[in-house]
Amino acid sequence: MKAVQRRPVAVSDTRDRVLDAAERLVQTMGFNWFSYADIASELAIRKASVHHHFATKAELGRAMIARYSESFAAALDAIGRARVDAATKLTRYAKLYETVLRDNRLCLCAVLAAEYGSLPAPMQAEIRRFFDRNEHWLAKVIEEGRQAKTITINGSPIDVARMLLSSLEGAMLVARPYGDAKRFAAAAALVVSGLRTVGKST
Amino acid sequence: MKAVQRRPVAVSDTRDRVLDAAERLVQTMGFNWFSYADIASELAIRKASVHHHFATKAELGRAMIARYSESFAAALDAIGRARVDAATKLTRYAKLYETVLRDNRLCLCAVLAAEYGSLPAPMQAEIRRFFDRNEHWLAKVIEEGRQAKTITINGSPIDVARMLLSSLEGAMLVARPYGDAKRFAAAAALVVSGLRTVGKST
DNA sequence: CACTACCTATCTACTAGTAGGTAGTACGGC
DNA sequence: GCCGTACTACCTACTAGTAGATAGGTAGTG
Repeated sequence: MKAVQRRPVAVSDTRDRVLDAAERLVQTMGFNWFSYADIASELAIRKASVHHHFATKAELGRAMIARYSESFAAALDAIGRARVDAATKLTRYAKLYETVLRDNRLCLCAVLAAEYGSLPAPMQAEIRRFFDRNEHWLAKVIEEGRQAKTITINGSPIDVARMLLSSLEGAMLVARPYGDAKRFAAAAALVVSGLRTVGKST
Repeated sequence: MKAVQRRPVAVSDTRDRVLDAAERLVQTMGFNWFSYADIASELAIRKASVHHHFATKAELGRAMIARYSESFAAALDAIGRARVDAATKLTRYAKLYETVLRDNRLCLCAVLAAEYGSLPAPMQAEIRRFFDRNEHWLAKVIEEGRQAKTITINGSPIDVARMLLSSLEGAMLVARPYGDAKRFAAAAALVVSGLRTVGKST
């Protein structure tokens, strides 16, 4: 897949730690709030070292979303392969969000969608890609549940997928100011339970 | 209501125009992106004149949310007094959001909830107040519909109100990167139609 | 005279980004 | 085994520009 040009002279985990710090800062404060100095001081390195790994803030932002999107896709893949019914998969999907919120963070792409107009085009494209992948995965699970008759929908799978994704993103957004993950859990349960075929509902 | 202390020596609409500009900038770019210079240049005045009306950015932010919250409450009051059934009131409520989105803006408090951790305490308090008022109004309308049997809910009115509010906020958030108000309308219709008593659904 | 509205000029702190340097390491040639 | 080359990682020191905020002034008005 990727040709090794020369060889890796040294392996540093600093690059990943920069992305970790940036991710946490965006999820809690927003992309336009933090600076290279914040990341540098958190990692006890110099600003120039952060620039060594990510020349510009735009490139740091793009790489951060790409990594987040990949790791999220891996989690979706794991849920997708589990031998449980579609409604349970959706509940586990919601649980993925709840875990993030419990750390007082929001979905990375929810924060970035709020600041969307201020972001460089490459970051905007990565954000749409994240939402597209989630909608596609959700639509597949919903269609699977519709065929197994464990899920009853009132519209096309893609429309229901979009409704579900945006409802969960919104539930995180509104729950955080109250520092109360139960708020999210209650809203998520209401939305997911609305899809369960009557007679099988919790 | 408000005691006139001395008298208004001169009446300027600059203060309101500053709030208009700030509101638009937050809704499209976020609170941490814009500066006093952006507002000054947009109004063709000087930065110091903006500081004359709002000494600090924190105070500007607080006043901006308070005004937004008041004008939103007035709109809710108008919908609440209309002689239409509860489900129609909820549809009109969703329409309120759709109008904002069509201008490529987000709900002011949705953007600020995304940047929540970076905001001064007085702004944080105003944001929670906005959500509280919306939830309270929605719960009242939902309870009204439940009693008239035009709405069927699967939980307490306040939980359904929270679900509805956060679903609509999320639907705006996710729709904007696609510049497509139809995405919002479809998600909103799905959520609202899920509350209509079966047999009366659209 | 007190007040509002707005101005010029300036401050300090911080922003993203750059120039150019040092230390350490993997590898090919000898 | 040792040495030069190329590379990564990180550093100090700096730039130009912008952030929010302040001091102190002018013009107009009741």
